[in-house]
Amino acid sequence: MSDLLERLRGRGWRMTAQRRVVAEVLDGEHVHLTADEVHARAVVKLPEISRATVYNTLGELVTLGEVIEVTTDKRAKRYDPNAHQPHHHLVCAGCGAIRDVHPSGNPLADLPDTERFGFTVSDVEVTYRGLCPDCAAAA
Amino acid sequence: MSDLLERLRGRGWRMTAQRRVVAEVLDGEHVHLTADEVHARAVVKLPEISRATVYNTLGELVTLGEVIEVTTDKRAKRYDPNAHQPHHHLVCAGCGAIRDVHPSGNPLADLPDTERFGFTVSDVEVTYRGLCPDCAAAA
DNA sequence: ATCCTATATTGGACATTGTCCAAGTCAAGT
DNA sequence: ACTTGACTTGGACAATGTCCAATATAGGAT
Repeated sequence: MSDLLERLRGRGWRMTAQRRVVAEVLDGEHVHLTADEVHARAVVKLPEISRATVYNTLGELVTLGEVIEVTTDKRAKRYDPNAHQPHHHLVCAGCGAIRDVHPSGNPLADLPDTERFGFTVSDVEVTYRGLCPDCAAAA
Repeated sequence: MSDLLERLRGRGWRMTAQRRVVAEVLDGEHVHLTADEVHARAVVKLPEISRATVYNTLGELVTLGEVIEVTTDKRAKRYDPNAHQPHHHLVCAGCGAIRDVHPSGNPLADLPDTERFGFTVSDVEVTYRGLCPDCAAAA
C-alpha cells in the first residue's frame, strides 16, 4: 500500500501532513484499527492532528474505496486497508481479535432471486465468530 | 412467539410487567427494532418503563438465545426475535430496511480449516447489502 | 393472605463513538 | 510569492449504551 499516496494524489487529493500520517498508520495488510486507534497512532507522528481530521480522512478513504469499513460488533467501526483483495472476517468473541479469511464459494451467488425481494444486491459481508486459541484455552 | 413468556417462565425468569411488555413488542417474525424503538413502543403500553430496563431485558433475551442481536450498520444494534430459524439479512443501503433471507449453501462449511487459524468457529453472520426497489428507483 | 428476600426496576450520571461547524491554515497552481 | 479553495481544528453536540445506589416487587415460604 506504499503507492496509496500516489494513487490518491492522482485522483486529485490534496496532500497534507495529516493525510499522509493517516495513510501511513493504515499501511499494512492485516490491520483493523478503530478510528480512535488510528488517531492515537497518528498523534505519535503528528501531535497536533485532531480527531475530526482522522474521522474525515477515514471517511474519504472509504468513499474512495481504498479502505473498507468493518462493523464486526457494536463497538467502534474498524478500518481495513486491505481493500483490493476481497475477503471476509473471523472475529474472536472473547478478545475481539480479527483475522482476514477467504471462504470458498460465492455467498452472493447463494442468494436465490426469490430471496432478493426486488433488491439490487451489490455486496455481501460475511463475519465468522468464534474463539481464538488463547480465549478458547482460557474458557 | 406467543409461547415465549411460557418458555422464559420455565427457565426461572421472574415475570414482570416490564418484561412482558418488551416481549410483546418483539412479538412478530419480521421485526428488527433498535433498543430505543423497543423502548418507544413499550412506553405506549407501560408509560413508566425505563430505558435501562429495556436494555437489560434485551440483553437477557439475547443471552437466553430468544432474540438475536443484529449489527447491520454503525448505528444502533437491532433485535431480531426470529431466533429459532437460522437466517441472514439483506439490508438496503439507502433506507436501512432489513429483510430476512435464507441463502442456499452453508457458509460455515465454506471456511476451510486452513483459514480458521485455530479458532473454534461457532457462528457465521451474512449481511447482503444493496438497494431496495424504492431506493433503486429514486437513485 | 401476608411476609421475606432475592431479584428487578428506576433515573440519572457517565462513557464511548461519531458528527458538525465557524474560524483559521495551508497546498499547489498561476 | 500570491491567491484561493480545500483542509484542519477544537469544541460543542448527538446518539447509543453502561453503570450504580436506591427503591419496588414477584413469587416462594409461612
